[in-house]
Amino acid sequence: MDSKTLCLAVLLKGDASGYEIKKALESAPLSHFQDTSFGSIYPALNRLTAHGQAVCREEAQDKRPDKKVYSITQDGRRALVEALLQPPGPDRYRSDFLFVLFLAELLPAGHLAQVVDSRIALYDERIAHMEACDCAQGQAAPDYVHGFGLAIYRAAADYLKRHRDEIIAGAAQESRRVAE
Amino acid sequence: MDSKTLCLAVLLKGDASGYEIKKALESAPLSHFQDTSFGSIYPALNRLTAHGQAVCREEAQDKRPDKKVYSITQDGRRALVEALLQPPGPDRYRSDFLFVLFLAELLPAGHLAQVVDSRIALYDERIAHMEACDCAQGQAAPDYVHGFGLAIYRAAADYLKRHRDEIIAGAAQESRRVAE
DNA sequence: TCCATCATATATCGATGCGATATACGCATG
DNA sequence: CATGCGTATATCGCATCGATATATGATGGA
Repeated sequence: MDSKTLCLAVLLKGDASGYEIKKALESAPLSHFQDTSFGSIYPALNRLTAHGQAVCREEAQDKRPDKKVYSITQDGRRALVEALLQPPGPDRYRSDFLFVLFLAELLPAGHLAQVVDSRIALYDERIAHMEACDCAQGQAAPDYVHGFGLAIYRAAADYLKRHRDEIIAGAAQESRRVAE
Repeated sequence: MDSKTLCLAVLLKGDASGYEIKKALESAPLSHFQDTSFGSIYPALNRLTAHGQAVCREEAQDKRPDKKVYSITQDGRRALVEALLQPPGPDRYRSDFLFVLFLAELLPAGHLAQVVDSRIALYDERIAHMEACDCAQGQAAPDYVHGFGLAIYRAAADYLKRHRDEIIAGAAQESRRVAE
């Protein structure tokens, strides 16, 4: 989803500065499926302001840079709903890890095992974090986003664990074949 | 993974033009986890050529634009392996669908049901396509990438199907609450 | 105590990437 | 006989990513 819409979604829940929007996007269950950087947020807020979809007021702070606090406008609410009504494009799963796995035969012996094991650890860590996170407040929509994320990570971790040994053995065999 | 590395990976399996590289990236099991456009591939090939990681020869064709066929060089092979040895960053799952689900309460009644059902259909279609695809030639690395993708899509479809009714009922209830 | 690092807060820069578009021709389908 | 699709190249504008600059207070370890 584009940065403007992401910002509007955060502002809908309450006024916020660019910095606070970034934090909000990092903490929500949504953080696993959407992401932005300051390099996207600040220009997006400017565009939003220019188009009347948000307004900005500056709050002076003691010994800190001024805080620019943004609020969503009625026009912004309209734009957000309009964006939500567009048929969402397909999910996109980007994985450099799987690219490495795909070309495993090019790697020195042992390297793949280390990469696979690190990845399993990474998935497990993510899962533990999500299970610990106390996001289930009822039957609201955010809980399902959270549940979806958990289901995906568990499937990924499970698949890798079930095939770990074969993958590593297969790559070792393949490396020998290529070397000949 | 950056476009240059993606191009090198394709060129490793054989010489190819920009157009053929695009097709190769679309057809491999990898296509679900990596993706590029012409707007990335052609500049990447130019950079590759400039840095001596690929060479280009022009092939005249009858009644067609000339074909620029690229080959990987020894330097290119080195660069590819070097890229593969970098610790891969975390997977990134981008989903506009989950963003819509997250903000379900803003949608008109009935819209969410339609979006969820479309998404289930989309996942099922992808799964059917991947199951039909005759990618399993043995125990090679690409098979595991294929298997990983299938596992993820199955988990996604399964989660959505199991929670479909709750999600839709919950959103309807939430909409009423917000409307009050 | 001092130095490093982190958290708060804004913002920009260059490189990269995405999606649409332009050009050009043959072939098939309706 | 026209419309669109497949082959083939390439570029344009805009969005985005990751790093960096600037400034200050708080925290914490050597």
